Amino acid sequence: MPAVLRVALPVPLPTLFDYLPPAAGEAYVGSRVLVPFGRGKQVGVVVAVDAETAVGGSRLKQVIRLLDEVPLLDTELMQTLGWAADYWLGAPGEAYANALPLALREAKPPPVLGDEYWSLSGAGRSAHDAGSRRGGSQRLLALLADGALSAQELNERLPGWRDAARRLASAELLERSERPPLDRPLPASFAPQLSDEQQQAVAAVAASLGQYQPFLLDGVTGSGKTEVYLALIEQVLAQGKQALLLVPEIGLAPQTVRRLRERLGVIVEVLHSNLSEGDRARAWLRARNGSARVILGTRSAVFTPLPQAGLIIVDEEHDSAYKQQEGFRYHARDLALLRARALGVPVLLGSGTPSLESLANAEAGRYRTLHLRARPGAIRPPQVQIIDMRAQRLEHGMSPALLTAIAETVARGEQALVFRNRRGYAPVLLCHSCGWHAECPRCDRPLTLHAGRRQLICHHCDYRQRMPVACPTCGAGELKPQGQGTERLEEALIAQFPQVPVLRVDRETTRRRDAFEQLLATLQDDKPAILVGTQMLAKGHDLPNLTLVAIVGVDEGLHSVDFRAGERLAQLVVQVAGRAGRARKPGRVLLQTHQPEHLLLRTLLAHGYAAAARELLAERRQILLPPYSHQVLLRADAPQREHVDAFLAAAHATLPVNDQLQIAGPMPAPMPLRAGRHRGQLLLEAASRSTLHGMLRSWQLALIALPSARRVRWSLDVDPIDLY
DNA sequence: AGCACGCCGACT
DNA sequence: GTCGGCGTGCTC
Repeated sequence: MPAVLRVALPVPLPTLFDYLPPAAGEAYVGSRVLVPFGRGKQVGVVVAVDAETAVGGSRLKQVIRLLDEVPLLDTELMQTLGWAADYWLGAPGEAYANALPLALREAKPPPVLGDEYWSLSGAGRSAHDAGSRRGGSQRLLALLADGALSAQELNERLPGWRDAARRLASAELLERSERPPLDRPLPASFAPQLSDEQQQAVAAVAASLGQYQPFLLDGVTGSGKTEVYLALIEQVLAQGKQALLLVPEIGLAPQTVRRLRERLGVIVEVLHSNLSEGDRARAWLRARNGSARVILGTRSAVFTPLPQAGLIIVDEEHDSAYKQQEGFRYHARDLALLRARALGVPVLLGSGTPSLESLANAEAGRYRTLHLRARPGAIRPPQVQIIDMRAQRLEHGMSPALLTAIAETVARGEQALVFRNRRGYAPVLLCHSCGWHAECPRCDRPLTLHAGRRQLICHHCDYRQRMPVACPTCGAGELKPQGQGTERLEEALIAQFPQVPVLRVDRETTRRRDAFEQLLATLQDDKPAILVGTQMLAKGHDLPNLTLVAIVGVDEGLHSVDFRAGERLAQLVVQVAGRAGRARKPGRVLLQTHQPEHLLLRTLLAHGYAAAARELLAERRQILLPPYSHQVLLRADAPQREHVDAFLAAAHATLPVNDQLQIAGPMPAPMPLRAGRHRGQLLLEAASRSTLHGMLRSWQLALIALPSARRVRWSLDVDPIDLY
């Protein structure tokens, strides 16, 4: 048997591939190689050298070329990726593909690490002086008129500048250049005085620097978590180490980057999926060579190399955006813990509404909990009050008490937020005369009426049709919208408060890149206004003049089939409520419901999130649901139901007999039909993780070999976070 | 996944 | 007579 290199290739196959070593150079674990694969070429990562191969000698091919003389991926990252691929049942090659920016998965020399600068050309200066351009181009010319700026600075000062830059560069008005990265420190601003609780939290984590220790930083919105992060990152930087800060979505990033940079006086590398591939690769490589000290990023940034790691922070750790929902289904929070352990650094999970998983870990003593209860600057926590909707005369879904509260708020010159987690005008369009309602032909679910666009839209598959004028079944012109979406609430509020600006914030109104930012900027003024919107309003963004939050109809979340619905509802209510009274004015929260006696709502409002979470956890423990059991979900879908059923039945039959293993199904998915595909699933549960994991790889291989698997689309999800 | 091979239906 | 549908098999 010849000694071979074992290589991970970016294909969704459960195997690694063996190659003969290249003619020149020595490959190491973590080096990239260019190899022949099928009839083409692929870039792969060496996972083992001097491996013994079981592949017949004549089938072995030779590595075409070695791409890295020094391994691109260090030992820690290689081990973590291997472990992660194994745990989440990913194809090994896909785990590596997720970790590397696209530009580093090509057989090209890596991008130059200099900073990208843009400046005006002679013609550009004339164009600026003449004022011949408009819009983004004009703003970009104006910004550069005072001298060259780096791409990073432009990202912060003119979001979406690249389109304008491309246009102006092709007209030779702009010039692009590379300069070596800035090494001198930027001016740093002074840290504010920390509260006692903040100081204690900082001291506790600081005492663990240099060793693995998970912390759960439990602090409500506005309690000052960010200042704790900043103080800790400051200490990490002072030790010459790197800090990685994960955030759930990049919408929050521009202001966070600015805040970090201003406070810490260092360049903050940003890593997220909206970045150009060149920028992504540059940021990744700077982290790799240690020149990036602070790295801020979303889910995939958890794969950033950290040769001088000092601290990992996961902000809003409960957020489901940390779980990748297709392909390699990893969880960035769990991976952050794993990396912190391998790197020997503390990991800080921050949230005002921690996940039940993290609370259970804290309870079991695996994490240390740090509390931030006070809201510095705020007078007192917002008052929460339930409005019983039963037997009320409703004005488009809003009770008189709620409308009165809004009227009082705007009369004081303050702002109100009306939260409704449903886009569109109405979730159902019903014929009053025959009972027909508009339904998606591909999902069997009601279509949502979007009155402004005169369309019926399926929120599950984006099927659209024109709004009918008469009932297609009985011909009557009696079509009545049932229920309220944000669009309808907006209309009702405009009618009710014609003198106050009403701003709707949802996917529809914030489609444009910077629309949301602009909208929020108008609210910084101390003028009265009413905001109507969905989830998007639940996060980030200080609105100092917002003093009333009205939550309209979250009842859907109270009787969902998903056992996590209660947890999600509690998190959402608390996060939305946290928007009120963030500055010096006291806030008020109204929760309108048909079920004022519901235990979860009552506990949540009377005793807060921690108490509600304790009750939810007790329930989970009693009926042995996660985190007190472990789940793996096999999902399948196909255009024909029989194919799904046949595959799941065969998959079930392939399972080993094991009385430690509970099997639910095969059963239809909560949405049995979606976008024209029939969906089913099989759920595996076990009290012990090792019981479950012991059989998963071999089961996966058995599934791949099933003939019925070829007629469906299927996936295995380890620790699924929703049962959809 | 991507890509070939291979065997049956409606068209220039 | 051919173009092309997607079932099947393979990638070191």
